[in-house]
Amino acid sequence: MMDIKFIRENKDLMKEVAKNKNSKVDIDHLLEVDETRRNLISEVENLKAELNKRSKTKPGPEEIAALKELSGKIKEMDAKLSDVENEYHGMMLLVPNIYSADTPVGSDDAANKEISRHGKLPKFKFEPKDHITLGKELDLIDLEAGAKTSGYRGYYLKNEAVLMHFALLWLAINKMKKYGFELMTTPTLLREFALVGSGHFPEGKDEVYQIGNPGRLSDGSTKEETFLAGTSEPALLAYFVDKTLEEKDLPVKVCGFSPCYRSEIGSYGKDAKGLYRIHEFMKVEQVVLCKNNLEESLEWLEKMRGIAEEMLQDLGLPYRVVQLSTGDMGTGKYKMYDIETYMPSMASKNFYGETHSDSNLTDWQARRLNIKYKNKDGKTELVYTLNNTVIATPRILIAILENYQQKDGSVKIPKVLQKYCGVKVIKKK
RNA sequence: GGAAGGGUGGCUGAGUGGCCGAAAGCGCCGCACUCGAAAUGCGGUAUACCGGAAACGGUAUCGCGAGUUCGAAUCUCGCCCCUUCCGCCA
Repeated sequence: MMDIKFIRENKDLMKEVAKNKNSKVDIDHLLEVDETRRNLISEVENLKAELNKRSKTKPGPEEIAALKELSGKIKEMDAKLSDVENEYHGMMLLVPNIYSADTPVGSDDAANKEISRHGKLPKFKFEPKDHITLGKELDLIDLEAGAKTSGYRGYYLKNEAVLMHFALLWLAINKMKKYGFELMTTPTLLREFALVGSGHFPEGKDEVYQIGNPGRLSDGSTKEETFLAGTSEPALLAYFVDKTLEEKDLPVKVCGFSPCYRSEIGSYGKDAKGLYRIHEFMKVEQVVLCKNNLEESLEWLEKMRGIAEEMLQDLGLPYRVVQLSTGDMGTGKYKMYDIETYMPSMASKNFYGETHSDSNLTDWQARRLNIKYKNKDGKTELVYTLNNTVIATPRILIAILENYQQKDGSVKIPKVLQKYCGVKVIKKK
């Protein structure tokens, strides 16, 4: 969420930001609603002040009649104000964050800017296979059985794929511990506020599975609905909701480990085959809360990117770093990188597939979640929040299988994973 | 799943319709006393929003939301959460 004062004072900028971020929000209209809202607040509060004053002590019968009328008027105006507030808050949730000066402006991923490439691409002296074929031949992935049991985009991992799946998570968790992050497993079932707070709602609501019974139960009661998290980021942030931290405790560095669920509604037919786009996976995620300081937050964006890059370097996987454009980066983001890992089968995507996503949200999430800290002068400020993937699996297995395949149809296991797996090469059974 | 009890400021805890944004104690901050400290005494100690240059004024907040009432921490309803007992269970 943006500061309404900032929006008022930077109307033209915000209109440009909204346009470049493909936002539907109408800044002019928002400011009109804001003005109506403030006028109504003044009026209602004046009436309430009068009512409070006259109700301090027991009024007589004729005074009660007068106050009844006043009270009725307040109720009427409160209802009107409540409508206006709802519209206002609904719009405020949609107002995008401003973006950094070096963010490429554009309406889609074609405008994204490649920052760098790393690692040597494998040179195959044979016709390389894709991960689906390798997975089948080496009895590592069963997509048919997955679809049969779970539906479209279901999968089973088997044998060494399972070992690598968990080895990757272990590697990631140990690395984050080494970097001083506090480790957490996070809830996967989330209340709505956590997803509104992270910015996944309201815009991304279709992407999230809803659980529970939001309708009426047989006994007439209702039950609060919950949602299946698509990442541990919302839960990691919600851990700090309504907290006021001390400046000395910043930065807060937390690392979440959780299953992730994504409905992928709206992407039918996209990346339809294999493990690239699936409904459930595992992820280790890094989140940092730092001071209300742009330079510092940008440094953290780079540091977190460095950790993710180190994961890929450890794994010996070639990758590239892309800076996302205004139209592709998401409403709340100030600056964002994707790391894309080389996957020979991803010819349609220039052979690179997104495996990590590194974002600086400045205070946009903190304002939604009311996460603050007391600075040295005793003043409370909103924290800045950042997040990045450490590892998401099994998607990364695509890169491993495809990059590490051998002429004889076997697949080598990356050296760093071998000690976790207890196996060096995956051969045909 | 059944039964009962509860949720009040940083903490403990009083308050069952107006004098309550809320007693008292603890903690914290300032001052006094002291060579200094402890003890003691005095004073201060929530957040958000609206208005204001500011001083300050107003409104809201006693788990959350709705309702009754001229007036709600207090009464009613829904939701959330916690505790205890029973049942079931990885």
